[in-house]
Amino acid sequence: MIQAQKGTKDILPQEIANWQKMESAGYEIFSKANFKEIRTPIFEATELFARGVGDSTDIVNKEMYTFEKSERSLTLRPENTAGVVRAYIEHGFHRLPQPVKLWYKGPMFRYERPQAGRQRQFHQIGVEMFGSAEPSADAEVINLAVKYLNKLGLNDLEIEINSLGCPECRKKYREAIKEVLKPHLQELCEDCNFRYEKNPLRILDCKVDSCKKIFEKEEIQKVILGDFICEECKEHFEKVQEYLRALNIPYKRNKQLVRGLDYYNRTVFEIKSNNLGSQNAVCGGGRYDSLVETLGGPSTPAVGWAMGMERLNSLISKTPEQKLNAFVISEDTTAAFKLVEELRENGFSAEFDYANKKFKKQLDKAAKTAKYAVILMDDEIKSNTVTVKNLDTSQQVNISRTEYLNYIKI
RNA sequence: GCGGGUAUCGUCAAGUGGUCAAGACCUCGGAUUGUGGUUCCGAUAUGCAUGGGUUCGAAUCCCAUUACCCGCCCCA
Repeated sequence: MIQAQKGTKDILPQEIANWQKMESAGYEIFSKANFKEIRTPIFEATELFARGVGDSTDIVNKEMYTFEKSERSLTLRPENTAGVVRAYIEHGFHRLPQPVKLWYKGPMFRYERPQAGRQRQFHQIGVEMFGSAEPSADAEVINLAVKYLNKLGLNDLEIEINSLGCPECRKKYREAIKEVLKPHLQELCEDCNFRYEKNPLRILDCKVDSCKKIFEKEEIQKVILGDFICEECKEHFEKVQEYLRALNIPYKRNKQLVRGLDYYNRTVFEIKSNNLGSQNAVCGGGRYDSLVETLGGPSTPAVGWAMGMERLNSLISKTPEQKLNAFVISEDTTAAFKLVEELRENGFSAEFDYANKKFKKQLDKAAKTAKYAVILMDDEIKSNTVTVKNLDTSQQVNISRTEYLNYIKI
């Protein structure tokens, strides 16, 4: 038997309602804020992700689905910010009135060991806002994330934010960290030594106990907790927080939050839930003011986030399956077919028994699947009527073919 | 890449070396030729992830493989 591949899943009819809910809630919330949906291809040039996501990241280094076709190196998208930025540049969106506000949803691919809340093909929904460097833009996208989650009935979430500063002040921070960690290099794990050269900030994210212990040292804590960011960045960050407070969005400052993608600067944030197991982040994002330029476009500030829809799905309550409005019971297949069509054309969902089974079987099926049974047997056909039976109350009425539709209520 | 766990019908499962592999749900058929969802009867794994081995005898013991789940790493 051929099975679905490791880390992939079928989304079955009985669980599709939640997915439709996640999609329509996104459409509703983002449209109100004038964010437009964009759909970009599922594969892109490998180089887009190498340059966009960053070659110090695990995503690019070991998790990409890359293949060759006609001497081109292509990669299944591991995330969608790079793709959206590519589209923004390619279609000259920088000449549109700014800011340009976009949202997307769709499958992403990362070659990792699957576990709870993590698959190889998974889905993200996200927003990207281009062309505004204002702190109100940061607050707007965080606000949208919160409103979106609220719309799905999620209210008790932990929002963590931090500022990584701009390239200039981050440089200073990076140097300070390298300086203070230098004496401990030997004690740090292999990954940390790799990060030390490539991306020192990520060292603080290390989960290895022996590394964590080193970070607790006083002189290192002083660097971590010290205000390394410049006045401008600090002011930006203050403003973001001011707006969040004004919107009554509760948040926590987490100075060790750095995020795993290279393109972030200034504001970064994550939204977590305790009900997710060890993969507890449902949303992650931040500002990426240099990415558009890195990928060959004009210098354009931007900010955005992405949510993992599988994780989201495990947090929202199951939506019960909808019953059909009507089930037509008849021994005359042609007559049943025509009546079903009449019902459907008048806005009802309707079905009949294709196999023309016995009356009893048909009623049985009707009771299981529909709210009303519409009976059209010989007697009804002769008198040009139908019998409409409410399957919840068992009440039924024989009524003319011109009026029966009024008796069926959705 | 590293570590732990699990594999018996569509689903949930019982079974721990000795005739036919429990049971429940679902599905299908019948009791009931025009009145259901609660009743009763019946059907449904020559098969226990796959391949070897031990044994008179294996779903049960051993070995290998595969798949899935969980954790680390990383991320949404």
